[in-house]
Amino acid sequence: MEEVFDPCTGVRKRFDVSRAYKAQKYIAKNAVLEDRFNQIRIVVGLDVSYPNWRFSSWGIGVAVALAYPSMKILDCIAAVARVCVPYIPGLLAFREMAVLAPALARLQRRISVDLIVVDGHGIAHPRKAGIATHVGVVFDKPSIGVAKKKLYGEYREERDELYIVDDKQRPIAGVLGEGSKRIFVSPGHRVSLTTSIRLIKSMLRRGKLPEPTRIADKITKDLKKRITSGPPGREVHYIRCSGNRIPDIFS
DNA sequence: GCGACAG
DNA sequence: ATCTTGTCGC
Repeated sequence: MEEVFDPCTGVRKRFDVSRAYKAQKYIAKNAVLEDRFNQIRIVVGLDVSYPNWRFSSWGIGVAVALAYPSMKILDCIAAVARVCVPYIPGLLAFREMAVLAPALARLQRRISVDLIVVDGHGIAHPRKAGIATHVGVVFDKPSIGVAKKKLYGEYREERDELYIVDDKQRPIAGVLGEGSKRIFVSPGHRVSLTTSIRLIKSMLRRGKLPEPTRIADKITKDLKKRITSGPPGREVHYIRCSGNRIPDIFS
């Protein structure tokens, strides 16, 4: 039991790790690792940032929709909400879903989402239930995880390509880029590993990250700079934006 | 016990 | 993830 203190409400909550594990077991059991999607026209990038994280407070979750394969920004929703779950390796989803779910749910009411690219791992996870798989199964949408660091598995070279394999030597992620530009691509839900790698490669433009994650990361950090007027309170606040520019807060 | 450990 | 200036390298 991880004790969590909410500095705003003063409430002591507890995060039950063993229950989270059970939830992940369910998530993994329901994950589909085959290509089950129609033509991809719209891809959504998901990311979260934490202003004033020292005081354990709130997070900004961004869901930005891009046209595929042009990668033009179509729409964007950001959610600002209190995040009370601590970061525990392997349980990232339980911390970030608090802001990602509201943002994604709201975006889905405005646009038809074909694929979700999440900042973190998919099945390249100790229980095969990383945040990308978590989001994919909960929303029952094709999803792929793109992470900057390895969480689980071992490196293995196959046919001149680098992969991450699980304890049974099964490939669970593709490794793209060299040195500090290395990224880990793993299937989340309704997409195979081979297709995940192919799709992410097709979304690389500038920098080491694919456009959905790069754009979502930029927006989330731009918003953070503009929100210095204190905590938002109890409920979730939404930030709506569209067009290929940085969103206006509360517009 | 020791090392590893997404964001 | 976040706090941060200048700076080494392609």
